[in-house]
Amino acid sequence: MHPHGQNLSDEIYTLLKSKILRGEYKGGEKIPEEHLAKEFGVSRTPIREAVRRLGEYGLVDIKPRCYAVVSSISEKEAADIARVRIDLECLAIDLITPKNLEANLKDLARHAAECQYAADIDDRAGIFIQDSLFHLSLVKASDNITLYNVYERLEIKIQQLRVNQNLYSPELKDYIKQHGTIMSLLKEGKKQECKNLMYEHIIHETCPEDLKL
Amino acid sequence: MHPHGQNLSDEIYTLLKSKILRGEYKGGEKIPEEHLAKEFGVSRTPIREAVRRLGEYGLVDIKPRCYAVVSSISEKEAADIARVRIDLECLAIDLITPKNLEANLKDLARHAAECQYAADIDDRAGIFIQDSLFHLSLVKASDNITLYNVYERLEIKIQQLRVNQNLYSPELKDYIKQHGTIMSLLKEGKKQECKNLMYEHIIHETCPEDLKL
DNA sequence: TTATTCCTTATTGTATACAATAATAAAAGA
DNA sequence: TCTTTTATTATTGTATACAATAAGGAATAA
Repeated sequence: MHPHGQNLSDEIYTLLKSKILRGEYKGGEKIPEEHLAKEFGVSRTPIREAVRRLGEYGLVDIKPRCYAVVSSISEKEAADIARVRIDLECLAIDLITPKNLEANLKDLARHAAECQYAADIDDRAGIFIQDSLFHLSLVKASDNITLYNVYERLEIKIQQLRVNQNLYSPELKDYIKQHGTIMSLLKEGKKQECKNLMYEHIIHETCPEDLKL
Repeated sequence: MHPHGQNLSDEIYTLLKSKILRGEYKGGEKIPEEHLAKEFGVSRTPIREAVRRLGEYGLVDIKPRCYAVVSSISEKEAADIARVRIDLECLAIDLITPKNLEANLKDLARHAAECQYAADIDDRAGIFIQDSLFHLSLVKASDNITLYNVYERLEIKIQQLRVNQNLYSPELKDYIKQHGTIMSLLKEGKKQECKNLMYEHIIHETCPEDLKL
């Protein structure tokens, strides 16, 4: 294994997380430490640390002294996640000052553009990645580190949701276009309008069709 | 060491957390694994797991390959925490249904009463503990597991804030009385009024006097 | 066949040893 | 004296060994 991080635990964590978020390990699947250790060619120690960290993020469920399984997301939990997500992003919109918007506009615009590009070439994984980065940048622009930390954790579950429930629809491309409108409304300081749009935007991005909030 | 949990890691985690939240280990203090291992009479392994978990909760800062220190909270971060807290609790108020309120009212009333009692006998630690439990119960009544998880994490930082900044004032006793009003407003379904009161309540509970949000 | 007990295996939990790195102190050079 | 280099120590990172527990299956009794 070629080390390109600071330590093995961090590497394994990143690797394992991406494997779960790509659906390579599926919900409910057992992931014994020994097995992963052999697969990644390291000892159980860094594996164990990575798995436990993923446990903190809710990506794996750890049954003490038994085993760890990749977590699943129920419909109810999916709706719960979407509801909290809306609230946090709306708080971010409220907190964004013109100055902080200015400082983050370049990032926002770049991710919006790259998300659009991914949609144009029908790169589904790319859409989700760039969309995530757009929304993370928006929250970052709030300049509230606690809000960012909280949102960052939630974002991981949102990614898992997207993979698990295969949240891709043809209409998604239309909703991606809303990123531009969101930026415009932010620039014009029309916060209430922006929040209303965000509500609609997130519902369509995050929720299974028939889900009611 | 008398084991009374499932495993040592969890025990050490709980113990270390409470020591930090009681101010026994102060912000900025180095906590070498070996040192803690001797203090608790166990090997480095469970210590290490506990410390890394506390790192995920933001109670310790881990400098890779160097050392871990108990984290400190800046004034800016304190304000950030309070702002997010207000938002999350107001979301909880919005989500509480009459049915779920009913199911959690006994807990709410009990913690409110015990908080009041702690104030009467001037038990400062008790006030904070029961107050925390009151607010956690309120969030739990929202029946949104994601909201609860997110809030639970934040709550740990709130406790740290209270210890670090010694957030105790004579007026606190007055604000504790608001718990009763909050419950009444919830029962009457006066959500907007309840949220307004919660805003004021949290500001006075969580913020250093001169802090502006 | 169905339940129950026992044994085997799989898996985690903890301690320990050693390597790698960073912090600290001491020594050398200017 | 002050800076730079070198050596020493403190601390983390990783591998490994073994104990403790849980899971699964085979043997036994009904």
